[in-house]
Amino acid sequence: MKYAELARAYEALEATAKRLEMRSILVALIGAVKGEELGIVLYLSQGLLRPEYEGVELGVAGSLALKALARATGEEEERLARRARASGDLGTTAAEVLGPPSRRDEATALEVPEVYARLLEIAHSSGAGSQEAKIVILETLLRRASSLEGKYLLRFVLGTLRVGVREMTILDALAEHFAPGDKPARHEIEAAFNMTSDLGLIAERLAAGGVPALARLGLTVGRPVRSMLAERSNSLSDILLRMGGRAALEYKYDGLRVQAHIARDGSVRLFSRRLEEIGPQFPDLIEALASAIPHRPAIVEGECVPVDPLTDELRPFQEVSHRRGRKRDLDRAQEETPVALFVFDVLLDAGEPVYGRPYPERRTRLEALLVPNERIRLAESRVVASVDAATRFFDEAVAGGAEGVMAKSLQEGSSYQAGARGYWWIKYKREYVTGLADSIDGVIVGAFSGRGRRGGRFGAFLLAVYNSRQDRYESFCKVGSGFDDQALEEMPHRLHPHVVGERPANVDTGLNADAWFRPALVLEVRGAELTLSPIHRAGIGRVKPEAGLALRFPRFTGRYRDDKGPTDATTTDELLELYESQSHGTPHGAHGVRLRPKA
DNA sequence: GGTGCCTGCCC
DNA sequence: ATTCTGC
DNA sequence: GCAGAATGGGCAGGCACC
Repeated sequence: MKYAELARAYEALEATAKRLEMRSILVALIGAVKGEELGIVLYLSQGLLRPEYEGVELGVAGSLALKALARATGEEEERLARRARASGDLGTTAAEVLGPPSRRDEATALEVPEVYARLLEIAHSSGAGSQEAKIVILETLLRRASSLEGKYLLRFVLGTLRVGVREMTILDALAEHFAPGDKPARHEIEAAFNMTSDLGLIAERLAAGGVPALARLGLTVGRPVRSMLAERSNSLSDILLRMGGRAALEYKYDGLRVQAHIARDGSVRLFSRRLEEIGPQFPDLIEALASAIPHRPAIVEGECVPVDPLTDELRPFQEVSHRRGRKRDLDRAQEETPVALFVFDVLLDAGEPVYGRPYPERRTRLEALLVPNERIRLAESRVVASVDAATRFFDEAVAGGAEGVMAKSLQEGSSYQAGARGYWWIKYKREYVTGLADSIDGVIVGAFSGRGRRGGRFGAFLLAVYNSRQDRYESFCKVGSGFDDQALEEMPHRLHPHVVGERPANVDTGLNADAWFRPALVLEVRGAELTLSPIHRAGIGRVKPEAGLALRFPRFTGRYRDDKGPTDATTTDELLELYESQSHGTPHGAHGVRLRPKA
């Protein structure tokens, strides 16, 4: 297949928001692809080169792609960057500067397998000079690309194909193509994907032998299963109602999700939520798992959390981040940041697949199979049947250093639904509940150009607190979540009177905004907690040298504080108090004080 | 050898 | 991670 | 309610550059 044909399909997909129409376009595309190319087309359409768990990375994104486009077109890099900021999409900008498709003739037209091979080449190049090599490959592709091809080539590289299609839509289309109208077949295809996490493999099998060829793609030790995910709720009574009046609650630990595969011979592989192999970072867990799980093979899932070696208290998420992805000084990291795995589910028990069993049975089996040790423990759990009991357990969880609780359905259909976010699991955190949550009034000092559907307007804003002692404004977060289309539309008008050409002298931040404002407009934001920051400057040096404070998971509450001037915003001192009132010294999370700045 | 930018992946 | 939008 | 696409803080590694 010509890459141009794939690009035309993307163009058609992008032009509609109707899901059924998208599916039809994909079905037509699947029908037009040669069987042996289908896998490649599906990987590319997912924004991947290989199944996610293989971790094949391009190592090229916005910055290098810009360089490649500049070279391919002879345009100035800075000029292209400005245009891309304005349009919110380097792909669109590329389409404009690449010009009409007449630039290339049929003889050199890009074929999908060739594009794929070139992209793989980019991914595989490493070492000194590799950035140059990657740019050259991309540049060469772009020189041969029509404007439409260039648009999607660049979007692929940027990781935002933005055509309204992801895994679920592709699965729908595969089902519609290979087994039209056959609901069980649709289910079977999705199940095979959830077990293998590899659309290319699914496509290959389907092309070779149709749906029956998927039959033997079951649970395999060493091949990660797509994680089951949870929905959210902001009320325990709502959760109980949905779950039929009774539910199991578990501590929701703030750490890394880990899927552990323990082979018959006791060898262990660990996978992250996005199925990256993370075993090398946690040799302590691997060793502890081999002894904690004597009956093998087995697959269990848990949360990897930093723990205080002396007091056994749970430590902040930031600490376990030091171990994620680490390749150097593994021994030292292991010593400095001990972790424990709080196991909460079992998918394979002594060779027997149990992921299809209801949750209560899996939990019972988990408790029977696990021989806990210092590193491997059971997640705290309790069955509750009233809001009172649920609230008590939630309070215990928070006092014990957890983020909140995870509610799990006890009902008949409560199997482990790989890959699914649904109401079988519901997370509940204190921060979800308005009135109990942290809220901060921040001053807008800068803004950033939006991308994609926020192209042509601001996509995020830089917020600061007021340092009343020095009469300065210190950044503590960007915020882009929580704005609906109308709010986003309004912002330029609200900000217009305060625009300045460069960063005001009384604004302190480590970030370079696309637009700057005199501190004037105040917004209410919420977040989960305050962290020590290398880039934000709120209270810099007051807790730790060189470190400011930042808000984790910031979002706009929808409340403009037009009643406040910039000096009435939350102050640096108040932010520091909030930070101190979090869990330091006392058990993590055991703060009776909530983050409530003055009204 | 140090530093800063970029990228990808955790949450 | 959270939030918003169109189907 | 689902699926997709916006957006956040912050970490480690890799590479370019000095």
